[in-house]
Amino acid sequence: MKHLHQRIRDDIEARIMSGEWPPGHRIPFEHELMTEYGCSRMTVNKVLSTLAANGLITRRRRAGTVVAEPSNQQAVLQIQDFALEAARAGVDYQFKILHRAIEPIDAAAAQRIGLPVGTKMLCLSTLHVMDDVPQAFEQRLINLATVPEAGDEPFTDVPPGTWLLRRVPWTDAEHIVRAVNADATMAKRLRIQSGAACLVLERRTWQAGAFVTEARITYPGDRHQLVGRFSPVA
Amino acid sequence: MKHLHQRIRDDIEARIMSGEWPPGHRIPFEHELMTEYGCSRMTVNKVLSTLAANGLITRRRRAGTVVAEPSNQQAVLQIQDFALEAARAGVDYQFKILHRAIEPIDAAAAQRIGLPVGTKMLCLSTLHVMDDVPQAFEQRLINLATVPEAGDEPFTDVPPGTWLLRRVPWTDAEHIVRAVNADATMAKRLRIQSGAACLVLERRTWQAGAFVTEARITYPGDRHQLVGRFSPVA
DNA sequence: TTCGCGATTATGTATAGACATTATCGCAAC
DNA sequence: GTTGCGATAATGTCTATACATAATCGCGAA
Repeated sequence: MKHLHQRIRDDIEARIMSGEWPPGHRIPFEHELMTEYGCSRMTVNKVLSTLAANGLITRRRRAGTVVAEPSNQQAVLQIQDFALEAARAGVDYQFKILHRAIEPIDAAAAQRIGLPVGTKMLCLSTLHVMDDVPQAFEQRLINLATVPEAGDEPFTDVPPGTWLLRRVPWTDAEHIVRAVNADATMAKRLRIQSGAACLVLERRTWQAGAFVTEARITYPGDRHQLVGRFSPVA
Repeated sequence: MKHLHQRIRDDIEARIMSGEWPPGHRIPFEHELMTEYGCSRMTVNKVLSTLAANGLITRRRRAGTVVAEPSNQQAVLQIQDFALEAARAGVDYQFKILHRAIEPIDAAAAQRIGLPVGTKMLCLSTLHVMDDVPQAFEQRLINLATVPEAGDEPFTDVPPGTWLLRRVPWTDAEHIVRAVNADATMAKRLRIQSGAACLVLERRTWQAGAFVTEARITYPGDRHQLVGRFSPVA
């Protein structure tokens, strides 16, 4: 049995992300949650305070607690969960697996991720679509040595990025952001002009030194931008 | 009198920021802080948990609490010091001020930075060159109300970004990264093909709520990428 | 010396209760 | 109807205590 704190938190987050509790929805009062989960108010309070600090909910004395409006400012490197963003923005989200194979990696990939040439990886190509408009094309390698259960996962309901994030907490990550001109194939996939500027985000993650996954996500430059807001202190 | 929670937090943050407690320094145990501030352990615990969640400190059972190594997202965004990069790579670095003026901001800029239309700003356009190859074009606004001494600075030896970083420590920053196709003017400046993909990094910084500067830096997409490596807050 | 294991200790989680703070609601007076 | 104000209800902060968990320390045995 998990800790109660985590269970309550997961519960509430799930309800918000699934859209069951849309932005503006009033969350049960602390004393209600306290009864529902059979715990003290301090425990509920701490969970809600944490969620509020993370910007997922808004709390006001006497008025109660409501699901926060989706902020347009997300941390640069946390956004890749399209399903979540879409649910909160209230648009339709779909993804299509265009290609799936288990293949040995080539020399270039081996170099990038620091593993021997020929190591077997699950290779996936995914297209992310919101309201019938392609939003991103994702090429992903998953290390079956680190995440063997990925081989049996059909990825029909949950996109690979989200699935991995839930399953394997990473300890180190490397990001590369660059701009490229779309070639004919990419232009067709993303339904943009050939040659249009695209933002490419490459992300490699490790767990305790073991390579987990590499994702190369291509966004249409005119449809996407990465936004981040930082405070060095507080 | 402030709340104890805030007071303890401010105290600890101040000691960390001032360098009195450098990274790796062991923070007093909860029971010590509890005595020092005359409060219960729960209060101290909540403060430390919050600071840990923000990545300022690292906590381990039995071992205690230490000031965290600075390893945050800044990596991604700190690469803008060309002079330093050039020195490390052993290449020649130069920059040219192409344009300099004190002008009132237009409506679009006012909207972006949240100041009234017509506020006077120092506007600079700079070209960064390495080994005679243009590496980036920078458009910058500097708020003379916050940094009046910028008006008298010739920026002959030190580029504006570096100068500001040394002079005005920022407390909040906002970043936007996107990809655009170079127009004819930009192509000529950066000596690239018209239409080539460029990476645009926009960065706005504030100091204690007061707007400091906005920089829009355009890199040739094939010559530059932003790289970051980091570990999560745990 | 080195290894293993138990004691110790600092943090992690949770409880029940108390009082503070602040919007909001509803009633009463205008 | 509108205004003012007190009662009410929700979150904010804090205490004192308890037990769980995990990592380190130190001691004794191989």
